[in-house]
Amino acid sequence: MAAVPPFADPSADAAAGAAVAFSPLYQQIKGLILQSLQSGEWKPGEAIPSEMELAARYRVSQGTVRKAIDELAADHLVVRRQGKGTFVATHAENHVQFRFLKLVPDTGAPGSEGPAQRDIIDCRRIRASAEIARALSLRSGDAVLQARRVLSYAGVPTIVEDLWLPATPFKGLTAERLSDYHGPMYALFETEFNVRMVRADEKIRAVPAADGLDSLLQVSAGTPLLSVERIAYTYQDIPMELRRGYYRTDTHHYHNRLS
Amino acid sequence: MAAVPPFADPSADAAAGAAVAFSPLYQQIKGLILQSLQSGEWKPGEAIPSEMELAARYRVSQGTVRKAIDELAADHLVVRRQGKGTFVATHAENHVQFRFLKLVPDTGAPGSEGPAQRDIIDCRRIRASAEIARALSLRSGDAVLQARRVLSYAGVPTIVEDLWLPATPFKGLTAERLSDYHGPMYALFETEFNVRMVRADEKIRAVPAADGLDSLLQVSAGTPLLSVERIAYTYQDIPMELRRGYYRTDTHHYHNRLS
DNA sequence: CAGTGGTCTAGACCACTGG
DNA sequence: CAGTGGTCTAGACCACTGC
Repeated sequence: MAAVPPFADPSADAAAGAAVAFSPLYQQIKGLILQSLQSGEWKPGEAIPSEMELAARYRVSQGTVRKAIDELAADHLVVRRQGKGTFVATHAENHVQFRFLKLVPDTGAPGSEGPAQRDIIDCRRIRASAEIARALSLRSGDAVLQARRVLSYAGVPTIVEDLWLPATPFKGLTAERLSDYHGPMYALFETEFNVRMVRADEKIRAVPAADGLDSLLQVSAGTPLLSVERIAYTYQDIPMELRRGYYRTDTHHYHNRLS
Repeated sequence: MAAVPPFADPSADAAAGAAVAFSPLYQQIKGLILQSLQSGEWKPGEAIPSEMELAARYRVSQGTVRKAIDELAADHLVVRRQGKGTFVATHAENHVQFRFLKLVPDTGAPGSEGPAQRDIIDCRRIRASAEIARALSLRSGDAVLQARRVLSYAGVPTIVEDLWLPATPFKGLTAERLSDYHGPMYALFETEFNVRMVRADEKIRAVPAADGLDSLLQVSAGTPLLSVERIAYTYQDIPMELRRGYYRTDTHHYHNRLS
């Protein structure tokens, strides 16, 4: 790998007098490491090369690599462990799950009820509606996988989730695969389909229980439920999942920290 | 200010064989800067001394001060502006408000509807119930200020908020002061009472509109509303506000980013 | 132009992990 | 013990702001 000049290529400057985008070296190194992460050169859970090795590879100082990795760690794309190395982040870790599941019991710590019981109700291949296509950056009519599942805590059905995935990257996903896998769904996506969810946006509303939701969640029709619509993104802000969750909030609540 | 040794005082080690807590120099510097922020040596909106000045004051290198300030900036306690200096963060800035108000219109950018209309319904001094006392780390019966307000967007009442504040630090707060002030409430707290909110925890539930909420929000009784219970903290994780909000989510939603 | 924060480097040393 | 990440320093230079 050749050395990267600390300044962006001025030839990219189109209009006369336009400001040349200044890109620090460590940002460029971050981009290069990001590429290797996306390409799968290093897989989730594995160690990436040491700071010294990367510094040699990119012909920069260790401090510059360090700052690049600092940012990747802040983005949760990578995890540092002193004395051991730097590892590609994975959803197959207990504490990571609660970054994406914010419903916690009113009493007791998150996850204190033990693992949820997961029941896959349905999983089928359909054609994307205009709305779903828009959310997933597809075209109407493109094939998508649709699934529904129920999460129960201590035997009480608490969450119903419908989710839609683009069919191409998730080719081969079935209700059986989902049911047989014990662990976070996003961990399965990593190992089986090489899709790593990096961030997500959620829109939260209060809605009355309708349709079949009341019976699935064992509440009376019209009971207020938390509606949580999520779009999850993989690298480069590519949307890879649309999820609509309905949460009972009589014994649980959605916890959020503002800072 | 004397130089701080890079290691914690071993005499603090009580039990034989107990691990001595290791505290990096930059963390200690961060703590010292934090003290100055709390004490009001530098006020919200003002510049703190330059990195070089702080390095001289604490007898450490600029790089160490830099790392300390980096963390303070990441915590949003301080804002860096290249070429100008480092400034104490304040809630009297537009983009900061949306860190603490996550209800956004379904269409259009956050705040695109213009500023909300704020109506103070009530503000009185009461004695803390056991529940409120617990949330604010007070004792039952301690004096607290209770207020209720309605926020309307485009003339539509959308949020009802009840809030409780410890009476001592907020001595002198009245409905008039709240009504007359145009700007974020937390900005008023900063300038008038020297209380700066640093972070908050929110518990979100779906509840039916009850009591007087239905009429205040102009919805029919039983309509699902988002219940948002917030405890806001000032420096050192001291709780300074309990707030219960009820949000209409027919044209707005609570937005959250998971990363 | 001086002063600020931002980047990059090189080197020394410390803390932690595992063989 | 060697190898990893973590801290600290000193110095050079760059980018941005305002006078």
